[in-house]
Amino acid sequence: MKLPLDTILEGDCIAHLESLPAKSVDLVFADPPYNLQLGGELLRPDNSKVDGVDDAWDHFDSFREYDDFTRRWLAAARRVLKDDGALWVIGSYHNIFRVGAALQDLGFWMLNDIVWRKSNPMPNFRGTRFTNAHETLIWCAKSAESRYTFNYDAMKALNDDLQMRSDWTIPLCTGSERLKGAEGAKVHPTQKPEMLLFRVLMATTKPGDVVVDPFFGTGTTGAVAKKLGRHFIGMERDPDYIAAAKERIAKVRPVADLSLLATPSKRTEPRVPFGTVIERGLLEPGTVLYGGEKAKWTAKVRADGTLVTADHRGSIHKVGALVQNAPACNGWTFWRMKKGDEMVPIDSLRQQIRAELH
Amino acid sequence: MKLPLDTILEGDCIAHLESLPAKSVDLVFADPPYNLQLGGELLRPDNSKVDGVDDAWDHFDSFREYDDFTRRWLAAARRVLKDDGALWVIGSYHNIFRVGAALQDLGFWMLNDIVWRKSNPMPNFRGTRFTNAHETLIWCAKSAESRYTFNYDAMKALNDDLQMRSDWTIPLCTGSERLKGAEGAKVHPTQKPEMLLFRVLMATTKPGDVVVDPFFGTGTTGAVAKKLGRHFIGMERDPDYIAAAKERIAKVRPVADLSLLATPSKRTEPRVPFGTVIERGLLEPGTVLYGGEKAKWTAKVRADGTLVTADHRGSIHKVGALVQNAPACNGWTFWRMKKGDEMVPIDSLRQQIRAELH
DNA sequence: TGGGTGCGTGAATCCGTAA
DNA sequence: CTTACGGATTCACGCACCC
Repeated sequence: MKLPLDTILEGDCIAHLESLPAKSVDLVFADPPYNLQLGGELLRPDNSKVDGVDDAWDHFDSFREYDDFTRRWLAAARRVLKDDGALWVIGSYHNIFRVGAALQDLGFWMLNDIVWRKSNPMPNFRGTRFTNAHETLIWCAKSAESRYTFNYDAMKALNDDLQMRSDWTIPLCTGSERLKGAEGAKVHPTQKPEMLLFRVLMATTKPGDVVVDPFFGTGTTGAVAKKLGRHFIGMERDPDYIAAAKERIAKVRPVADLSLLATPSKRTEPRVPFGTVIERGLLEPGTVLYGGEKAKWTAKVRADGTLVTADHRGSIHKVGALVQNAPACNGWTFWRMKKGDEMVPIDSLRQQIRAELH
Repeated sequence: MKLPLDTILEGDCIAHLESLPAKSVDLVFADPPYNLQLGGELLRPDNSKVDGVDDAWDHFDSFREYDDFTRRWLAAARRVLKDDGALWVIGSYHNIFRVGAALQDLGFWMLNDIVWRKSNPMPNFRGTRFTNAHETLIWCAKSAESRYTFNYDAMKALNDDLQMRSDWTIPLCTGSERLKGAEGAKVHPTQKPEMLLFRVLMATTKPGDVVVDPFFGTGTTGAVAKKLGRHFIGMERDPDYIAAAKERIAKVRPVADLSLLATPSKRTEPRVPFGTVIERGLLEPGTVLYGGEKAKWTAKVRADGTLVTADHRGSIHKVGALVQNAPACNGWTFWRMKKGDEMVPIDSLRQQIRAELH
């Protein structure tokens, strides 16, 4: 049987996977429903409404139901993979642990878990948790014996000649890349950035390989596959998504020169919050800092990285400005600490941390 | 029964957990073993860890054994947690997916998965995978109904007044912090950096809280707990680790001034009803308040602490929301009063009353 | 054309307490 | 148990618009 290359199969992915010949494809990339279990509506501080994912396809009645669904599509995906093939799944804390456990139970062999570190995530509007600023991908081979594809040198080249790490900083899919329908509404609630698929396909497929995406959505996998000279087979239930994906992929021109896809890092100096100095134990809470000529002002360091004086509390910059009655202040150079008989600016601690971050 | 505070219990953690009273502790921090080995023994990973696979390996049986172990200690930990308590687990892709699924099955409620992004990870020497540059922590409440502790303001302060994200860049435990034995050998193969525990305990416990660490190792949790004015209960099977931990913790000096440990938050400040402002005579009934840009709306203060406009009557919050046609409104910041030529938010009156309450 | 400002928005398990 | 209500809560970008 010939594979339906570079096409989108409409309908349930499990049936379609079962219709493909066994051991016939090189890679599976899957972005399954996350089972978010959202509550009511959520408002921003400005009272605007957050457009959450409330689509029916993301709703499951129980973990058991989600597990059943997961194991069924994973088993079907494993069957169509070549023995040396591999699979990627993306998810969030709502579902990724269940997916990961299922992978292991089915005999997949984990190679890496990858953190997609979002440079511009949505904040936590109620101040109830840490900002949920990442998603997790799992990369696994069909089995522990698979001789999987990993383009080590391409990854190193993409990363300024340093080994590519397991955490990838990539922006959300926004702006002109984001598919919009009538009245500017997003076509798909969870469209992934092409940069993410670039990296996945560049790292773990060869030109001409066949990539199956069982939850094709609006076709990011297909668009990037075409661009990179890989074949795709998409599976998707929603005809509207399929239509948008077809139109999108038709516009894609394969790139001749793959080196154009390198994304050199910005090489910006890492921001070091003053709190890190405390957390690292370079200053103890309670330490006294001195500011101004002849140590005119003093302040005490708190465990949360703020300073206190008799009258003020806040960041090193804010308190520095307040005691001087100045509009602004660079706390790193204003405040000094005792070091033996000397007074040393606390900026030396930031230098030390930056050195460790390299 | 009195809790064995600030001590280390030698032996298996499951037995010790079962010996503690139910619903008695505030937090569990766990760094469980994750290396699966034939023969049923669960060992910590060390530097000689082999990547290869034993062909006789039976995935399902081994995973099941690990799952059994995991569910037993998690269930025991859940029993000793207060209903509003929480639990942290740290792991890598070898085990964290199984742990995460078990957590959800046992009724824990996930709050965040946190990525410990290592600034100085060990490179992948063979160039076969992405550099494994992170570990994953899961923070979860005992149940979805738990009113868990999250010191939002302290986290924001630690991060230069930006919300703390779910990815934390922290160096490995090296240098003088790393416990060394005879001939400079590492005492423990996977000693965690104190900075990691600092953030965990600062974020999710209050001073005086009781923290249980069932896999205490060389006592990073205990050392940071003591420093931050929290109580710990450690559990550990290896007497050598216990000895090293005791020596280490004995040297730790707690932060003396408790006021340096807690970050004041608006949520914990005493509630001041607007009526108190009237009762105290800080505003006369009949005073006109102004809301919105350029004082778009006006309202009159009534003697009972409500406001009236032409169309509405109610609390400062309710009327503020009604005139704006908004779902909610903070009347303290929305409404302003005339003070000379200036317009001052009525929140200044609340500040005044709160100051007098001290 | 160019810089500055303002607005919209993204896979979100997003309140706590008293009556 | 539910209901009511006080009042606390946002970061990084892309784009439109304006002078």
